[in-house]
Amino acid sequence: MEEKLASLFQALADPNRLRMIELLRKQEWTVGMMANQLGISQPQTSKHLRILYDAGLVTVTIDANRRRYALKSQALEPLDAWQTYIARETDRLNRLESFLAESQREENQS
Amino acid sequence: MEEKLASLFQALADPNRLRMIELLRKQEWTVGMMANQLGISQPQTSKHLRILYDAGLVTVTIDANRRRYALKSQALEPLDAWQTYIARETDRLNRLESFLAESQREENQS
DNA sequence: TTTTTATATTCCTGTTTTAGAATATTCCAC
DNA sequence: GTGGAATATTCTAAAACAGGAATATAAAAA
Repeated sequence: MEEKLASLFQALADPNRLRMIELLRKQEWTVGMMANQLGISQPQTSKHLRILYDAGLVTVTIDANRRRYALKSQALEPLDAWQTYIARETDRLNRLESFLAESQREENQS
Repeated sequence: MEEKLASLFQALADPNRLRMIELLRKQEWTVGMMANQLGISQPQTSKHLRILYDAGLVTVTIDANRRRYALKSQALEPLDAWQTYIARETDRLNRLESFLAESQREENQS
């Protein structure tokens, strides 16, 4: 169950791959363009893109000699849903705690 | 710059740690309680909690013999901000693409 | 058809990560 | 103080991972 989400996080747990995603945010990129832009080797770029692809984060369009990579932003949705799920209850608890601490303080004053 | 975010993702890139965070969503837990609940060893539990602690995701309260761990949900905020940042422009692009595809289709029909 | 360009894959090596086992530390109960 | 409970740390072996170099593949250009 959490395995799926963990592997999504795993795919994102690398600075080069995060930079790639930021580049892909605005437009499609070929492997060579990205390698050049990021200052890393072509094989490294291909390998990282492969990891993003396996995680379902990018799509690839074969265009003759080249591959155009594009971001699949819906792939980030589970991440958002999880974060919301976690934060909701926790924030409630934190507000409760603050409230109790405040009550305690007032009680001590009186 | 992306290093910080990458290491946050790294901390989340493990099923056991995700389960821990889900448990912490509702209440504080001691190490032993968590180990028991998750069916993993005490040392493993301590080590994973250490990783979450180093990532700033949990707080620890020393309580005599025990440590009570609690979630710091604000620590997930950078993740949310990033996701929003990435998705915003990309969705705009996707809508643009859909629009262009649609126009193309209409053009072909006429 | 030979050469060049773009990309992917494989192989190797050093590093990181994980789990288990053993050990250390600290506090509590007696 | 001795023994036991709760937790953290260290050590070790196995698996996963990142980067570099070399190679493979397929399409384009000449």
